[in-house]
Amino acid sequence: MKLYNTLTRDVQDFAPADGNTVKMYVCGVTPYSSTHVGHALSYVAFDTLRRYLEFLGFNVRHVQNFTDVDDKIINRAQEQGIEPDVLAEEFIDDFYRTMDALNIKRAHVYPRATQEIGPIIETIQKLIDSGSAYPGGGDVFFRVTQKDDYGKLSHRTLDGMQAGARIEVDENKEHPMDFVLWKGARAGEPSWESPWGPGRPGWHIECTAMSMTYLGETLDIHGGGQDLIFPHHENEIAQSEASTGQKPFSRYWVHNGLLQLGADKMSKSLGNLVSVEEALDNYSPDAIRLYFLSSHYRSPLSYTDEGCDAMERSADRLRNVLREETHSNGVGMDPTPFRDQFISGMDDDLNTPKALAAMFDLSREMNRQRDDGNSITKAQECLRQLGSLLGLTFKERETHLKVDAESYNALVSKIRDQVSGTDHAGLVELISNVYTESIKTVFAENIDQLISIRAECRNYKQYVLADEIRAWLDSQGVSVEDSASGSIWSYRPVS
RNA sequence: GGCGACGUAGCCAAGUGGUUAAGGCGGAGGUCUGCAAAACCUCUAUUCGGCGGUUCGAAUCCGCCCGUCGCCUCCA
Repeated sequence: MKLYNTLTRDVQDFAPADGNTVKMYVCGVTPYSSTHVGHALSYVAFDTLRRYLEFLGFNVRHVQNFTDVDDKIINRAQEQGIEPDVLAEEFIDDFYRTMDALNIKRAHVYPRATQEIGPIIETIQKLIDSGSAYPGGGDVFFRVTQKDDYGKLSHRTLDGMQAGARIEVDENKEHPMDFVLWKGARAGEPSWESPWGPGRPGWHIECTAMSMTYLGETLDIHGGGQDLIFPHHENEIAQSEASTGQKPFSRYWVHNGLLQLGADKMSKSLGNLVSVEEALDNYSPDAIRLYFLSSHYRSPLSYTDEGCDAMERSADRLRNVLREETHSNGVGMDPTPFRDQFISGMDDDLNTPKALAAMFDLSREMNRQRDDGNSITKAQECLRQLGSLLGLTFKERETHLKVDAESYNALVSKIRDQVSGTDHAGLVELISNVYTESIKTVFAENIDQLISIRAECRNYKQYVLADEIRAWLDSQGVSVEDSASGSIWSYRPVS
């Protein structure tokens, strides 16, 4: 497949260094707040990349870190009066729950900065020994001038960056762009012993130490959001290649475009975040994934409720074509041309909009073939497989019925009044089976019962009553679809 | 100020030199249905922000202009 490489700024044929195993390191989160939809976009993108590489036959080794010690965590923990590690643990749990809910495959290893202090210190020592880093005032800094290609990922030069730089002046730094590898301990902060005194790792260094520990000195793919290109990934390259002697730290750099909320970027400092939990309250995981995959992973995308609504409906379109079995023994439809289209899209730098178009084309053809009496069983299998490459489950939406019991009771009495005294024996019998007292909660069984009553109404051509039942169900968020084989209902939350 | 991305139908979004400009949502009409829904069919951009240029040929390449956004500071 072809993949865009931020380092070279072009699309290249992808192949792992050793022929089969793909070493993929994806930058994880700093766990100090709820997982938001921007995170979800990024990890859906890399999950999709991983699934596709596995489909191509590669053995993907996926490592993703937690930077579980950092100013933000420490500050937030202090505000809440709890220990930083307790806070981090809480949001790491939140992260796992969220990823699972979105059907994002778990990485093989999730190293945490605080559990890798040894390798971090070793890496820093190596950098000091080779002249790439120097201690100063309890901290240790990376010497950017030592790396003549510093800036190659973000395509900047030291001079260009200093022009508009908003960097704090630090007396201990030799060069304003030098960055901290080890932060000397301050009172009340977590710290570890080191050759330079007690302290904690700086940002960047944990990724170098952890990726090398779990994947070796050269990665095939290093991924993250575009906001990490500078300074995070630039600095990772600098320190990693300085420590290994210029071996390429990562052969491909893959970055996803950022999710925006309305007109603005969604970011922690702006505070305009939508948590994944909120999104999942209103939309199915499939709809959220489809929304992210409907635009190319490198393009920015605006998160809107309207967009999610539209994607929920398109998810329904896919679910519908998988819902019914084929009842015919006509010729089986061959899904191969659509599958080929899908794959050619995915091969082209993960062009998921193109792949999705192939899925929708396939669905339309399946519906046509089924209408013509042909079997679509094989095509349904194909659609499920293509969907699974995108992490789609095609599961029906969760049905947390929130039906008003009072209104239900009123409807039942009304039906009873209208039916009693008629000679529609079947109907009279059905309604007599309905619990006569008022109920407090409406369950799926109650809905099933109403559906049966409505079916009987239709048998007796009592369409007014049948339509009244359907209208009431609709008002409660329950959609009814009649077909030759009976009626099915589904719940869609009413807003 | 430096670096970069983008501007395609009512909305979202592929396409980046050459047959009728994908797909989704929405809308209009039709088929099916007791009526709906779902599904299917037809229609919904003679044109790709604007103006020039290169070319036999441009949404696609070049220049300028207008507009939107990102990074340069914590961020997926």
